[in-house]
Amino acid sequence: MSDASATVLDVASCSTGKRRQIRPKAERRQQLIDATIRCIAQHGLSAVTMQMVTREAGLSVGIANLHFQSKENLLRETLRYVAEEYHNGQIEIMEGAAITDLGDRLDALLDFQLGRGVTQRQKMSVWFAYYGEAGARPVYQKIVSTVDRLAAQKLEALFAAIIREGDYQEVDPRELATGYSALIDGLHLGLLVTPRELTKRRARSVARDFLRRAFPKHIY
Amino acid sequence: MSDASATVLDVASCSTGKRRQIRPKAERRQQLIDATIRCIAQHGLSAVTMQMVTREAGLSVGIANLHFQSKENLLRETLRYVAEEYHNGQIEIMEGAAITDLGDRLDALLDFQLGRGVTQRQKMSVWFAYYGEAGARPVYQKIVSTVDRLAAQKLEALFAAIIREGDYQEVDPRELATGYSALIDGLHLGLLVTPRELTKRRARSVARDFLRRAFPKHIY
DNA sequence: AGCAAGACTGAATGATCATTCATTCTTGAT
DNA sequence: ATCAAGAATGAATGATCATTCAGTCTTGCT
Repeated sequence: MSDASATVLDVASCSTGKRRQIRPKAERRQQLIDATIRCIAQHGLSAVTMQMVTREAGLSVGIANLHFQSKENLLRETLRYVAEEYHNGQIEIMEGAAITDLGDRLDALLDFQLGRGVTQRQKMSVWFAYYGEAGARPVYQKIVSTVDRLAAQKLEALFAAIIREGDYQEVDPRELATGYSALIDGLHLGLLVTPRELTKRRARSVARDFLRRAFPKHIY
Repeated sequence: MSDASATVLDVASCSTGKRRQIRPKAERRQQLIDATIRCIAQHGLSAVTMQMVTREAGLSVGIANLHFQSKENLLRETLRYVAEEYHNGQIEIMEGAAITDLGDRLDALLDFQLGRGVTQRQKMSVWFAYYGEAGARPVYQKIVSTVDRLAAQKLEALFAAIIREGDYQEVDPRELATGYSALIDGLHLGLLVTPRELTKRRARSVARDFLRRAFPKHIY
């Protein structure tokens, strides 16, 4: 840690030649949130400091409190950002008019959930770092569950439509949606904690198996 | 925080009347690990302090370093304890000679995984607190994956035996075991983060559905 | 060009924390 | 009863951290 702090400001100042930059509020906020994500992924939520985040962003220590008032608030907004990014992505796929075939829609959803964007270690680390604290912090629980609820409803609706279309017997859309969501969460966890034993390819295959057993006429 | 520290030593000293207790090493270690679990569950891993843990255990600050050398080490041993407790429980069920029917064995496993002992908020909180840090801490990854591997193998073997017995076609035991484990992890997560939307009863039902779809002759 | 608004900086502050260790206390052997 | 071994204590230490704020710099307006 200490040896790295000697060559600090190079990233941000090299290109601009050390000149102080003034940027719009929204841009600075996003810059700090991005830096926070990288710091959490690399060092873990419990090791993140304000000095670390602002250095990562190439800014001074004071700026974080200027834009976020407190560390607490920066962390909260970072969680909100990651949670919304993930859930907006899902909802876009489930609501989007571009895909009409229900099987294709399911495929697209799975691709998104276990594809490049989401399963980047960075995002997963942040995701589970907050889950880990959620048991003790109602604020985090609320952010996640608020954002989660809509996605869960959309998924249930999609499953219900598929069940109707395929005339599948004895399949409860709500129950199945809960199971599928839990499966995806569990696979993300496996990818994060035991990457040696679970590859991305295998995770996709496992999730696809789950869907195929439920909706054999729609998958494959 | 500051107002609580005024009335501190009452819990430990009331019963014994303030007398200093000398106890065997193993007992003190366990006492501290138990206190650590409670502290993580209540305050979150990132908020746990040595003062907090030793106060919760009704002991002085110095004692933690006497028995564990460092906070780092105490946290590591706490994770090891929780991980081993969970996985030993699973393995006992999968290896135990008490149950001969494979369907019953599967039932017992599910009961253990989503039953009282494991899904206590305390244990789940600790579990995911460490998962959250695992992305940044290879030590935690190693502890979990070492302990996990054996349980995964046993589960795969159990599934393989069931597939043989039921003559199920087109079911890969390894793939299914990965899926089932991920599903259970995901359900634990749901129970922790969104307890309002996922009850223990529903979690069991979802897991049972998964198994029934794969092994219809063995479940129900 | 000159100026006001406010974005940005980073040394300074005070609080909190892990760790240490001189001291006190308990136990069991003699 | 006495004592040595070592378990337990908690005030003290030094390090680290979030937050502050007096001062600097940039920008856009006049």
